[in-house]
Amino acid sequence: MASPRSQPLRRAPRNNRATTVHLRLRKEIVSGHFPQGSALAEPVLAEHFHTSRAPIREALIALEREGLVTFEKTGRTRVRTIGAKDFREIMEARAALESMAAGLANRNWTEADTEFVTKNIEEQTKSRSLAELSRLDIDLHHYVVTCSGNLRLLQLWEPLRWQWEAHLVEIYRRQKNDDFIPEKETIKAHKHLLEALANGTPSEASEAMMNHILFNLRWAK
Amino acid sequence: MASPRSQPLRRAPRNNRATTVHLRLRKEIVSGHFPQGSALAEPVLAEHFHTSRAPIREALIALEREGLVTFEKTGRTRVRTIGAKDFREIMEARAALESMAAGLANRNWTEADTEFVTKNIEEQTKSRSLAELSRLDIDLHHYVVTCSGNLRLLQLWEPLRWQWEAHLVEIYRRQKNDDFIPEKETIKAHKHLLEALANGTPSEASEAMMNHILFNLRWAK
DNA sequence: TATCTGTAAAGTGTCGACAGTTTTAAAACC
DNA sequence: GGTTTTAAAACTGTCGACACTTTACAGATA
Repeated sequence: MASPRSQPLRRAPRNNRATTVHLRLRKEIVSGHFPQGSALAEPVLAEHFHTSRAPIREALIALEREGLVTFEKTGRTRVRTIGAKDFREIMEARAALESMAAGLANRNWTEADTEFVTKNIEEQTKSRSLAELSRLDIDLHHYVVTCSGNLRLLQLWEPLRWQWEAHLVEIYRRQKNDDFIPEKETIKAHKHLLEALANGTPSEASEAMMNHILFNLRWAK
Repeated sequence: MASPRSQPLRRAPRNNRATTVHLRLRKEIVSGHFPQGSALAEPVLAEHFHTSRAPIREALIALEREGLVTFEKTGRTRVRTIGAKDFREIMEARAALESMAAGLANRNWTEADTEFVTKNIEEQTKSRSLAELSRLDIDLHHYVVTCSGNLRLLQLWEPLRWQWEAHLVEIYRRQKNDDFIPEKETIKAHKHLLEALANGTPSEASEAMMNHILFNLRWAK
């Protein structure tokens, strides 16, 4: 994924063990290595990551604020369970942030951006599994948020992204996708979005994004 | 402020020293006790709060994720400086979240909600300082986000609230408000918003909120 | 006076320890 | 067999310690 916007101007993160553990633990959670609801005991994790409890604690606090784990009143940590209600909340929050981002992205949209998104959508049409399509989908949405140029939008969006991914991995677990066919509607929505972005019509881009994301809730209770 | 929605269903926070320090330190930052850019050394804070460094570190990590402090690459912590560009970002992100929240708030809007907001706006007309008006303003917006019923919207919004407050306190510092008169436009916008919320027209409420917040950027570069 | 330099002070990252609490599991009891 | 009691194991919250790094400052130099 050679994205023309791969590195926006963000502060260099601290380079310590806690950060390493944070990133690794997050990856393990969103990839389903730790099932939802499972306990995360500090001494166990400390051994797992060959370190002491201090960096583990720091990582857990960061993950809690990302919405991936929860602390019980007793201080015990568990992988957060993301249910149907949570999914609705995530999608609504995403719709809010991303529709704003799409509107702002027009400020500094370039040819290279159009090219990147076009290529991404092309790959979507060729995708052969839900996991592959999802990865492309997330990349695309991440890209648009980045293009907004608003770092806070991106920082607020990221936790939603991880929660969304953690939820997806649960879906994969249940669903057999032997005969997977990419949803036409999703791809159509992405094309419509790209059109609005490329043509420089902010309100249209914003609305396209809003409808596209909220469409996921069409059958929700 | 006896709000009918004062306590939504949120998890009980951990009851430990780190949480206490987090809340107290946050209050001291947004009230201007620690000026923007000032250094926050762990041993100094530990003495200030009569505790060891461990709870201080936890609190600082939480504050960093709230956007109130920043870590330098060396690990040193400073109170974050919020400039004009940051203010724009905050307002854009607020507009995104709060306009969505206003649209959702119609789902479960009650008479009591109308009453609360009406009273709040009334007090705004009588406010005699920028600080007082701001407090009412923040209360009102917080209330609407709460009414959305979407806990994630609230959790994403809160960091923006603290950054917004931290920025306001800098404004107070510079501005003499001897002859303060509440801005008519703000109050008019709030009344318009209330109308849309009370009448149950989500898209109108959403739009009113969006315009109201982005109006603050009218003279921004 | 202004700039460089080396040393002392202060700060961060990580660790192990310990008290107090919660959970687990075994033992006792009905 | 099923429930209560009790003891052991595990976990969290907090602390102080230490190595290493960065900063501050006094003194030397020009």
